[in-house]
Amino acid sequence: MPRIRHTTLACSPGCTVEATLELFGGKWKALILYHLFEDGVLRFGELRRRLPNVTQRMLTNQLRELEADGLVSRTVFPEVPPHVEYALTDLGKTLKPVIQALKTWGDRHAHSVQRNKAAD
Amino acid sequence: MPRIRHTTLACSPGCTVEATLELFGGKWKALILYHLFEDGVLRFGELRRRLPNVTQRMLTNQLRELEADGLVSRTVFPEVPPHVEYALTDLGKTLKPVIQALKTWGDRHAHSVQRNKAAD
DNA sequence: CCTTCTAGTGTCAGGAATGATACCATGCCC
DNA sequence: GGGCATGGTATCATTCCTGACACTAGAAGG
Repeated sequence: MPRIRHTTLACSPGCTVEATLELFGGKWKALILYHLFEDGVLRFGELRRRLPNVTQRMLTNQLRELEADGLVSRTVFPEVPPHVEYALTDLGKTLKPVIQALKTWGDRHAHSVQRNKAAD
Repeated sequence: MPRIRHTTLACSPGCTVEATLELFGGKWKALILYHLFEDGVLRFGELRRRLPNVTQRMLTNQLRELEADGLVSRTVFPEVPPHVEYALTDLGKTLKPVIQALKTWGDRHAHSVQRNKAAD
């Protein structure tokens, strides 16, 4: 997913669909957002534990992109060892119904897709 | 987006979110689905005209994947010149609220993201 | 002095995703 | 015979994504 593609919105009428998708179409972004919806505030290490298989570098990357898009806030506590907290911004919170729609659909229809794949 | 990643659903609780996203996270899939929701049935060439910048190869690829996932049906009319129609399957139609949620969010919040990007 | 903890960063490499281009069949029209 | 139309394929090149791995700071604990 994800991948950053168009930079302009001046294309076809459904373009905002793509634009929205680019915000959390990255490999782990939807999952990051999902966990932030669930838990509210999470430290870097906590996120990492919730996303098995994600590398440190990828998690950092994705979080930075989410931050750049204004969906997630990053709060650094000047302590040692480091302490950084991630949370949804107000804008990020507005994505809740979208993520929820994705999850609802997945919970209800994932099995249908599994079946289709198996038919190959 | 598009990229196929996990094959198993036996991961974190929010995994169905990712699974759903993989279905239409491909570069043009959401847009394809969007236009099929709008217009019902579309021929290959009509789709191509609605998606400026998409190459023939990409469009074919994405359509084949959507078909393999059971979201889109492909009907070939044995004529010359060729005539192929694409439409949503019943499963594909159930994605409507999801795509709608993406579009609604985009229409409402795209400008906020534009502003954030500009701040770079 | 050595290790541990957290939250990173830098570099490199492999592979997948995407794009450009050229090509195909075939029936119709001139 | 030549060109057009439609819905593709095949091949190649490139760009982008992602992962593996190593490395850092700085305080605390032994």
